Amino acid sequence: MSVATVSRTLAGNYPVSTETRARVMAAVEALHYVVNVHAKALSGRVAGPVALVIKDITGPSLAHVAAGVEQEAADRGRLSLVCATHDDPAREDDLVQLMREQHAAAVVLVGGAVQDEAYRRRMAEYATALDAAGSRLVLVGRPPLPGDLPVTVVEYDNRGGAFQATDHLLTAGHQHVLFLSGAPGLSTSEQRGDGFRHALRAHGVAYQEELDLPGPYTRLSGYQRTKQALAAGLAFTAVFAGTDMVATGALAALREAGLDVPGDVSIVGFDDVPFAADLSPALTTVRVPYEDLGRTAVRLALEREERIGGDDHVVLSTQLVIRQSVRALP
Amino acid sequence: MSVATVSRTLAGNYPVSTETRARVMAAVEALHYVVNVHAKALSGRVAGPVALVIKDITGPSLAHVAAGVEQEAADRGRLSLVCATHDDPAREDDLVQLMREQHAAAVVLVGGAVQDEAYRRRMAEYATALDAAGSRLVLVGRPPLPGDLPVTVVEYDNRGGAFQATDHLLTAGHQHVLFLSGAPGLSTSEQRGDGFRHALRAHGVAYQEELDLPGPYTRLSGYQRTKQALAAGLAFTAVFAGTDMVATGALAALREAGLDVPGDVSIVGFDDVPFAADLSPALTTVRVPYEDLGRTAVRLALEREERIGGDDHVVLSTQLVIRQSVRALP
DNA sequence: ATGATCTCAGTAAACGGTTACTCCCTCTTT
DNA sequence: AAAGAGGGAGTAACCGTTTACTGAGATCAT
Repeated sequence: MSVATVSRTLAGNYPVSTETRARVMAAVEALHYVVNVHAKALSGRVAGPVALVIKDITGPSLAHVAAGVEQEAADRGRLSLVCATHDDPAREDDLVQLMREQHAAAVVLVGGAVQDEAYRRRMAEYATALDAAGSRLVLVGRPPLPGDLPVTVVEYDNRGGAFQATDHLLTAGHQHVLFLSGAPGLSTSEQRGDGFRHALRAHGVAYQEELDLPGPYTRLSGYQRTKQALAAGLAFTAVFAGTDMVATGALAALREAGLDVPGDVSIVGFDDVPFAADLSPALTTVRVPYEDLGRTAVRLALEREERIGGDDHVVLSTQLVIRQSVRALP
Repeated sequence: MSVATVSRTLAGNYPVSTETRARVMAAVEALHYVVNVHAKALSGRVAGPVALVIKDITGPSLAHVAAGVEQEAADRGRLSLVCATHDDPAREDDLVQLMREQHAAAVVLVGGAVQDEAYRRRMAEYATALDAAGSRLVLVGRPPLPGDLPVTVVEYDNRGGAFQATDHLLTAGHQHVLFLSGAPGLSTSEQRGDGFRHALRAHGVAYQEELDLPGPYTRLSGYQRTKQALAAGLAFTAVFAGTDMVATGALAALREAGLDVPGDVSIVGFDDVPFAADLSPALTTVRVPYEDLGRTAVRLALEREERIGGDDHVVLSTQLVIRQSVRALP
């Protein structure tokens, strides 16, 4: 019994007599044999894994992207590698290099990013380096790159979501909306800010710069910025928080100040994290299809690899989820 | 310039002249060369990845285990594979097989499990199969297996946590505690139930079976079971929820029934998920060191592989976090 | 000057599979 | 009965690295 026979028996792509097959199977069973992926990858082709590169896996929304990626990858017979960068570009560089070595089918980068020149240069490099290695760079939740690069981009409608959220507040009669925006330069910040200002214009409400407080998308920052706004005596009857985490912090600050939500102040978030409905009041927010984002990213990359085509740029829509944190002004 | 020279230059473990090194580096640069892990793994040794096998990545607590695993693995130069089973044993079988093929250094199985005979048989098989492939099975959040198997177990103190939680309620004067326990047979359920009953005994309070409502650890189930308890007219002044998700559901049901928490009913959860502090009232709960669980799992498995030793069984402690959801009875 | 030593590059044998190619044996077909 | 067909097994090349071994030239000691 030669190795070739064993290989063919296990692959099942070549005629093998029933008796031989049985003997092979018995041996496999007895020896607890499993093929060596590395050896297999060296000769016959092996489906490369999908890599997910993310700032931090524990974020309630990012975890859903991860789940989407994992599911779609698993459905297509791929393994998922997940790596956290903790926002360290050097680590990101290392990971991209690693993924080339690993022959990953797709490298999915998730999360907003500051769109400066350095960033664009890095991404361009990643895209071409990965492409040369037969891998595909996928950007999720970030705008496309300028120029003609081998990249797949899966975005969601930040601008539209922010517009809807703001419109909802303005329609309820709120004229002074505290906008807890994101870090300046961050793509999601900018886009949500755009949507916010667009809605103001559409309603003929002036944009008040002093009501636009930028900061990181964290609970703590939401809390601090709201406290600060209150302390500064800013006049507002509603808050549009850049994310649900920020909204959560704002909620805590408002409550501490003895203000009722939505009685005294209305609030809208962004993301629709799982516990948004469990806050009190249940948070009105913009749903982002996080899981879909992950699935789509993998689907597009793999379809392209399998030459079925596959788009290079998709924008998923967001949707306002109305709960109890907004009340109309009399 | 032979391949050997290139290999040695890149490895840096053999004398290479400065001039040759420069030529090699230039070529590497120009061709965007990266080593092929598969080929490397076939000859020289390569550090195997760590595999995380989990029911579902999106759970707020499980995501932290994943983060812990990823971090510890990354710190030790390993890649992390994450796979969801969605509670399908067949999928789990496949994954263990896959991980043997992948030469994973460790396979970490996370989450409580129903400890029946079939389960024990499966785990015993996984343990020996992985061990034979040079891989280590690590069970996280589950009790050890009977017999002498090659397994590493990282548990946390469910019993002690449940004891503390219950003790806290009883000390506050609550005599009738609705216990929203977990699915019967599930290891975490059983252990938390043990701790609960132990605390009752310690306080000389009778265990009332009708106040022990088992069910899945989901928000929906917590909501339904609480509603049902209320509808049945059960007398209780406090709720001990098996998990924070269950507590969240219970909170919603109590609020709907017009009951104030903690004014009318006190409540304690289990897990200390990130948003527990943001519920109103902020949830008193038992903190489980999820991230540590993940880190420890990887650490033990890899230390053992590197022959530094490494324990085979560790129990991490839990801790009651007192917030605002419990009030003492007058 | 000559052998010993050292430095550094090349050769070739693994590593564990897959697969094109070869070849033998049996079963048909005429 | 001889030739052809086809099933089923073995042989060997190849995938991309690493590394023990070989050996050529330079340097050094005697």
